[in-house]
Amino acid sequence: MPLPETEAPGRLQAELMSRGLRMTRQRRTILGVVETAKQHLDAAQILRRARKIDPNIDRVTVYRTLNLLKRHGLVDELDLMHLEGEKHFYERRPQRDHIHMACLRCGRITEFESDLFDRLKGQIQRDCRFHIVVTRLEVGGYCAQCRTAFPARASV
Amino acid sequence: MPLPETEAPGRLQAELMSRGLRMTRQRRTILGVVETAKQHLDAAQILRRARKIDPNIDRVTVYRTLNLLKRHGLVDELDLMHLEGEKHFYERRPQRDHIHMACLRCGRITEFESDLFDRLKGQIQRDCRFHIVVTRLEVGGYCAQCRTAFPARASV
DNA sequence: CATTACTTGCAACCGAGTATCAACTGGATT
DNA sequence: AATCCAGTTGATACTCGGTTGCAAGTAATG
Repeated sequence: MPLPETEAPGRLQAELMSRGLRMTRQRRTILGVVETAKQHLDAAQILRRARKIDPNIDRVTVYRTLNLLKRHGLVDELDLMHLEGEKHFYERRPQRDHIHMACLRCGRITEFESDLFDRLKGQIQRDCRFHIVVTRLEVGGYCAQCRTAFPARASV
Repeated sequence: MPLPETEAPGRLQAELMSRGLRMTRQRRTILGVVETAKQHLDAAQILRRARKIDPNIDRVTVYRTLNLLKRHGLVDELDLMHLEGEKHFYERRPQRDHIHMACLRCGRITEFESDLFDRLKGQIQRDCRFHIVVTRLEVGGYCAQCRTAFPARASV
């Protein structure tokens, strides 16, 4: 199996261990799943993938591990505009925050980095004297493909 | 009872009726609650307030009416960083989008309008050819008061 | 005021996430 | 390598926000 092109596997594991956290078989499995995911996964999907590796893993353990990662700022939790129910999605926190755009028609999620976004965060910290820990910018609307395919829809 | 200073009451009602929607006693009550709210309310709070006016209103009707308002773009749904569970909060959609900042210590919600935010949305529409319908920018961190009161906390 | 499509209230349901607690185990200590 | 124990796990039951199905009720139209 080819390694993910973005980063060496085991970074999340290394990060947690460097913080003195116990590395169990289950955690290693779940971290591996999160680390190698190519799309945004919800807790149920993470559980399913983890069980392919370790069939006895419980969903409670998945939730607990995700909370652990959240508390340590190693994953970001996304709503993706609640396009399909109330579930949450997870992704490894990137170096640079990005925006998630969710198409209300086709459901496609697009990511976008922007200098303006970085500057906006700077402005918030400065003008509001607010120390930012985490941000979540989600946009709902119609993507380029759906706008051309269904032009009427784009103006709704 | 003094009228809310921000806007004439009944605007939501008028908006819905102009779209040909049936105006029931229950809807009028719920719209009134949403319209005159000074803070962000969740569905349960809206139900409680609506029941003070019409004690037989059912929570299902509240959820249905909120969905109606959402579909018509008349209210925005907020997570407020899930500081206290998974509930959603609602506010009348303002003319100009704003940012919600949630303090992870004291729970205070602060709103912030920004020219940079408006420009960022313009950039998204232009560069991504994405037609924006709704945006949600939420920021978690530590507010000015908590930073001065608990300086150690601000660097966590 | 008769009609009818839309809306409501009730009850049952659903699914994501959490609490509890006995059994288990990573990893530090010897 | 055997011991120890605080931290972790899995099973179960639970909470809670929100939805569905359906019979009864009602707003708006003529």
